[in-house]
Amino acid sequence: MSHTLGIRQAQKQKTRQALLDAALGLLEGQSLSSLGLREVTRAVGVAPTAFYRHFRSIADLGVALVEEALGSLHPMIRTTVTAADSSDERIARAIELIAGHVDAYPAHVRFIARERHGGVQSVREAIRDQLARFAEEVSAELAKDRAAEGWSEEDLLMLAHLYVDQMLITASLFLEALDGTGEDRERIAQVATRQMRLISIGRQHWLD
Amino acid sequence: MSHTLGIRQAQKQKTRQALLDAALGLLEGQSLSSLGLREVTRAVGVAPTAFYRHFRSIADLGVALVEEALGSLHPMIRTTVTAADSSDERIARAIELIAGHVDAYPAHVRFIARERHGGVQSVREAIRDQLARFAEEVSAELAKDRAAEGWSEEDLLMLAHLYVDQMLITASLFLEALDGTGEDRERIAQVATRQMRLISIGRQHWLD
DNA sequence: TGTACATCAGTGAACGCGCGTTCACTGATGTAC
DNA sequence: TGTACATCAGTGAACGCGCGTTCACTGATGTAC
Repeated sequence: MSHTLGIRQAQKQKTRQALLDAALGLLEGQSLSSLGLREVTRAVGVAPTAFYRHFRSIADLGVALVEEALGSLHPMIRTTVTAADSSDERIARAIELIAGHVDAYPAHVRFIARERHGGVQSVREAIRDQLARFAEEVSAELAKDRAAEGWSEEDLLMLAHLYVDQMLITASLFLEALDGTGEDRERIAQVATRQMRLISIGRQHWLD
Repeated sequence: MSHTLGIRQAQKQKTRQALLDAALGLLEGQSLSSLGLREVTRAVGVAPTAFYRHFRSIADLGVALVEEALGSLHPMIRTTVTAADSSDERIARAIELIAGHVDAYPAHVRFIARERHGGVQSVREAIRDQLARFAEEVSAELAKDRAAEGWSEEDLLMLAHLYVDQMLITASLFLEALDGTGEDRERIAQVATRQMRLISIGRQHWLD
């Protein structure tokens, strides 16, 4: 038989998730360091004191949100990199993947872009650690490709970071398009595609 | 004779600058959307109400800080790009320029990195506009180089944005090194140099 | 199955505090004659 | 140069408000027998 959570545990999880969801929603319009505990509980419809049953502070909730948000970015980044090796069609598909992810999880993407350099140290560190892990995975993925023959591990990691950063930049540009500020999707996709292509060309001639 | 400000105007400018300086200092440890007006005036030693003689709101002060901070970044970016065309030595010099700028103006760099995707819309827009202007200037600079022969204006602008973004990423990594979090300077410089080199190689083979 | 006790997620009142903003003011600086 | 009035950067008291945190509590759920 499957392990079922008790009623109490299940309800607790539900409230915890409601707090995370409410916070993520509120963070569309402000940054974590100005988000109030009472604001979050008010949005959920519980007493302010209930917050402490789940998190020690807003910073603590922020770290939990990093896990959630980067959990959703994880498959996107992996798929994108696998898709983005060289040919123009594959690059175009990778860019489309990013655009699709931004459409599906705009709040998560915004949260990561905003708090990556935001005012809460523990959250910055959580994001940096997760992105470093991503870069390592991407670099392992790149190593499988025959195009990686002759590349040092160090250079693969350097390239992986370049890809990860480029994806985040592109994602946050798509986000601005979604908001109505910034350029339109077409234009962003076009520029991002060419930048990826240039990086791809650099990659192909790295060992010349 | 030179135009001298009246005593009253001069004193007003001094207070205004003190407010900007105090705010920039306080923003080392938090983000703009959580910075308080009273916090800033307290740090300067004036009454809270004096703030309104200079700015309508904290967001307004933030926009003024963007002008100041990017005024200082301006020469750095221009010099870096001019220096970063192709040879390894020139790239290394460009990276050193960035590191030096971060040492000289850490608070300005942090402010731009933090608020570029921060919680205050008018400030985000001010930064985006300024960076777009930079990218245009950089692209004009690139166009002068003989390596730009055959390049469309669009592709030059695409490359310029790639450079500008790459510089900001590198600058914010150097900042983390300065803080003691993140990697050390040597390591950051090494990776950034190779990424620049890869981009440079992509640039050289763009028209193949 | 039923009972008696333990656990603990969520409550609601209370606290002291700092916030942004208003307002009428003061007194040094500027200006007109 | 001196006088009379205007300007306006900075003051200080007052306001209502929402904040984070504490505390003793309630009552549904869990557990032992």
